[in-house]
Amino acid sequence: MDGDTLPGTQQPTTGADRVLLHVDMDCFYASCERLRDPSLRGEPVVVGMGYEPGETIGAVATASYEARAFGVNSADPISRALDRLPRRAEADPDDPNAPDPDRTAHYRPVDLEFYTSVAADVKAILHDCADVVREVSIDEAYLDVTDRTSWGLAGQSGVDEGDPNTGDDANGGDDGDGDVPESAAAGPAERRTLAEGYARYVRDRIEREAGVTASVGVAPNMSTAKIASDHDKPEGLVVVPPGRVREFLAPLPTETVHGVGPVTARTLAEMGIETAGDLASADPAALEAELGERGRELHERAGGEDDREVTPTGLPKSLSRESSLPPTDDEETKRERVKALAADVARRARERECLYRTIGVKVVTPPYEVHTRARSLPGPVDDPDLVEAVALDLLAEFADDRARKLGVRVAKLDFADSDQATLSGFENTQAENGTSGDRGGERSDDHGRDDGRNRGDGDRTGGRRQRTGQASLPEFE
DNA sequence: TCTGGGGTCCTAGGACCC
DNA sequence: TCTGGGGTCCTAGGACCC
Repeated sequence: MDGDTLPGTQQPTTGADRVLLHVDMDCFYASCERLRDPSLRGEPVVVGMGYEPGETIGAVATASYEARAFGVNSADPISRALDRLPRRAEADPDDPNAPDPDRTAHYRPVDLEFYTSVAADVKAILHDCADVVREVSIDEAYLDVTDRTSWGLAGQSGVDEGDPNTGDDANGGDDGDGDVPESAAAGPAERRTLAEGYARYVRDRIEREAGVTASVGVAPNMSTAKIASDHDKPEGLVVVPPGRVREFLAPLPTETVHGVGPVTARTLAEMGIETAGDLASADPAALEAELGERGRELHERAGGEDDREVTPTGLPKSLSRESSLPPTDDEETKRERVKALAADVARRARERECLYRTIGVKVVTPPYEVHTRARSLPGPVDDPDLVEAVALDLLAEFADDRARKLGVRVAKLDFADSDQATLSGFENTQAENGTSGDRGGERSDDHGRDDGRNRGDGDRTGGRRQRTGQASLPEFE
């Protein structure tokens, strides 16, 4: 349904006429590999994480649509992907036992650095196209473009764009400098919205300037825009005007609603709720009884109600590293792995000039039981040795357990003006809070109350949180 | 489906305080 | 000695997302 604008009536309610875009890159990692190596175009491409060329371990991070046609999907083990789609390199026309080249794929390991550089090009375009951009992940973002376009119908003011009959307009309006695309073929008064034209402009700019394709959803709220972008991949453009939201959502399965995963979908199914429409018309109290507060939220989302504002991406809340290993109960092996992970997390935290107050480990035991342990410190620190020491200490509880995966995490991050001066022990460290060795007696707490509920923009409140420098923590050293 | 790595948010219970 | 209610912080686990 490319470009399928459902003409709707404007709603007077404030906020209901917002124009939000959700931009979702199409099999992004695979697209990046093709950008770098054009010979991969049109070929099945599988990008594996934890995968080394020639090996069979790891998981599928992204499969191109050609590979998906063979049943290879995200998160599949590489070994299974190889069963369905052997490596192209193994195709040998002279060997009758070799795989048919038409049933093979190109495998590549994840190269995050390269993908990040491509993503930076895309993000630059997005920021040029919108005042507020929330980057959700490397390949996904929300844009609030209410100030740049509207739900008004195109054509009435002579502003139109694209050929109504071909979803992918050939002309592309390559003047590239206006906010609103130029009229190309001002056809009959098609009932297209200006918002659609603007979304098309954003989508086409990404393809033209960054060399990778995206799907775009347009709607008056975030959750609907998100669903819309996924509705017609790849290279989709799905527009859901105000007033058409409920009817658009109604037939979709509950799992298309953001926040409904396999577990919740099953719970809902047991209640006889199969579609977003069912969910929207279900009794909110019953949903809350079954799912808690989330139940009400999902009910609203499914009904197309979502008044969340698009806010800029905030700072991270935690940093972690984890890695799988052949299941082992050898203590030294586990300790060595944890040390390496700890060093890596600490290094990343330092790179980002961020202090942390909680250090934790994760231990996954076969078959797949996840255990976490964490310890909070009296004050924020940047101390790799301490990360290692605490992580090893927390790991000790699992000394006798087999582990198939180990992780290290730091949280309660503190980016506050990171005056690294205090890290070198300058100034106000000990002296005034002479009780530095006393665990409970920390901080007279004149701040610490601020991290409350102002999500989204609350970080950075005030450059004046006086830091006491790193607390000294005798009990951990 | 036997499971990679990086995240977010929520819940529930316990400790502790007033 | 038993008993309230309200609040915060902490930890562990779970569901979910990309």
